[in-house]
Amino acid sequence: MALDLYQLKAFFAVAQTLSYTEASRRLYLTQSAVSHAVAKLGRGVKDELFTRTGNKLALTETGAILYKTCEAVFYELEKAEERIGAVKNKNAGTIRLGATVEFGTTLLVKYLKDFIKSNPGVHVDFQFRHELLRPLLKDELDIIIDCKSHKAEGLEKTPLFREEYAVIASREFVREFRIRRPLDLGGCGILSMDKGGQWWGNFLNALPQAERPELKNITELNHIRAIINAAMEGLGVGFVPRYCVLKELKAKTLVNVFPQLKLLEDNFYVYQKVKRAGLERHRNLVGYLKNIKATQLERA
Amino acid sequence: MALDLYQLKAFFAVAQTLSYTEASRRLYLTQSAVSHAVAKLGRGVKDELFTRTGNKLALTETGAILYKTCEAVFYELEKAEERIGAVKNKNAGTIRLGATVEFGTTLLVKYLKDFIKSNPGVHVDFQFRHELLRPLLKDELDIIIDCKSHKAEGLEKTPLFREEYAVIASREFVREFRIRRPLDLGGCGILSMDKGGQWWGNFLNALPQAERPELKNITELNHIRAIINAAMEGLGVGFVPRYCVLKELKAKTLVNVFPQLKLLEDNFYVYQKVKRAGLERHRNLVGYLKNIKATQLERA
DNA sequence: GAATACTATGAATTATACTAATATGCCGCG
DNA sequence: CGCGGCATATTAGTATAATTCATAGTATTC
Repeated sequence: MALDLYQLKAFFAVAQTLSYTEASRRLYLTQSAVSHAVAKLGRGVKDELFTRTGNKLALTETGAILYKTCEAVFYELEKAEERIGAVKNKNAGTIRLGATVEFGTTLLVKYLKDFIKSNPGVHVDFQFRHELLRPLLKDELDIIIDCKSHKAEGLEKTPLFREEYAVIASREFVREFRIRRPLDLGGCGILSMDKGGQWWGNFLNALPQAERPELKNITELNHIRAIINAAMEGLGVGFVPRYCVLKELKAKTLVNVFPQLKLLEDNFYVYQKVKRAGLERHRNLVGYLKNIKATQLERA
Repeated sequence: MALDLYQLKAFFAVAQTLSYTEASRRLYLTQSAVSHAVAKLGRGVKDELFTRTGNKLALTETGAILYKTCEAVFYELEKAEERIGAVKNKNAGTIRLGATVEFGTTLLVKYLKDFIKSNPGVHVDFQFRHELLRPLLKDELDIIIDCKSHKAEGLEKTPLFREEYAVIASREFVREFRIRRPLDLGGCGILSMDKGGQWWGNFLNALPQAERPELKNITELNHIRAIINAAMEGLGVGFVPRYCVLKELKAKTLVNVFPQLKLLEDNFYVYQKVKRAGLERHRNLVGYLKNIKATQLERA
């Protein structure tokens, strides 16, 4: 039978992407090469590896066995490369780190400076997107930082810190509209990610029924940064994660409208595949991330 | 870095045998090919894999890391091949089974007939030698059956059954020399594996001090079968594992000289490497062997 | 039904694994 | 010391396999 590593690599990429073309891109090969390799592997085990219904690929039973084997084998090889690299203090591997756009672009890159400095062998690539779970499951990302609570087979979930939300506006705006209590929001401009009210719902639910304002004049902006900038321009009040506006609050270009109010708190989590959690660079990074405290974030 | 399977195979064989020439034999390649492969692997990881003091090879730190990786990777690949073979009910792998010469040639081959029949995909190769542990550790054997109690790192030890010893001789011999009690052995021919008395020591130690004969006329034969045949020819009394002479005792060509005596009992054990114990064919075979009972052996 | 996207196949090309022949180095032996 | 025997490294040539290019086949979409 004599399983071949090149063929398994090709097969694995196809199995992950369920596409020969996509797999070939990932492997920096031609589609033809991938097709040849998988075909040869199939001849080797004397069985089909994929079934196709229409043009959708799916693994056969034999294919599923090989998939699990690939996971294990490539994991072992990666661990070896990592350890060998560590011995020589370089080339200890790459981490493709995913995070939400806002958190990633503002705080994460700054906060990780120390980690990157103290792990010179480890290379970190960043991908800031809104969809993180699927790329992780498809092995396009190694580790993701997300504030959504996912549950998926074979996923390791490590809680990080709580994110607090804040109602923000420019000082002038607060003065002009005399905003003192939540109920005052009924009469002024509201900046929101959505028109429906889901976004501010999190804020409203934290209030007693009697104190909930009816939000009328809602402006939709599909990006947190846009909301912040709009708020600074005096276009309305926004409801955003506090870590996004730490600088602005400090510089007084924005104010925390209800500083005394205990608002919604969401948790940030780190996710990675259990089957790859043993990699040293993964353990190191997650360990480092776990030490992030809200206070440290504010200093950043 | 890109670890290559061909290179790892070559490296692994060299690491196991600590010899390029021996490794090349095992891989059915030329010594040159193995040298090339290992050299290339070394270039790949940018480090030496072996140190040589005089002409003795030893693993470097990096080599040791790769060795462990090889164990894991090839184990995974073997499991995959086994499972894929099992799906199609054939080619489920090979077991190189080692056992002591006497036990192997007489009982084991017969007893395993059923196992081989009911596991048509599994191919069993036999190696009957006196030295079993070292070949197992060097991966020249997969499973061994031995009556010695070994202790080695990473070895799984499964007790099988107890072997009983018996003092045997031809009926005519017993009559001629009037052998009734152990003390009577002082005056007749003794067949032994060694001249020193180690062999019969096991028998003597089972007796009270006063009943121990002084063995004088010892004939050395370096093979159990030779002792049995000599005993049948009336050349003396032998001291052999009972399972070796079950047929002869039944056919009355030999008699159990002291049937009432409780003699030394040794245990038979199955050994295999822990790191390979997860193979299905291994589990199946060991499970089968564990069901061997002394009574079944006698029927055989 | 034409256009598009994806996959399979065959021949040509390129890369590389393997061998044969040979050189080098290490050990033991007189 | 010098020699033969043994094990490993090196070099150059060959054989094998991997990759590509060009192309044909097969769904899917509009």
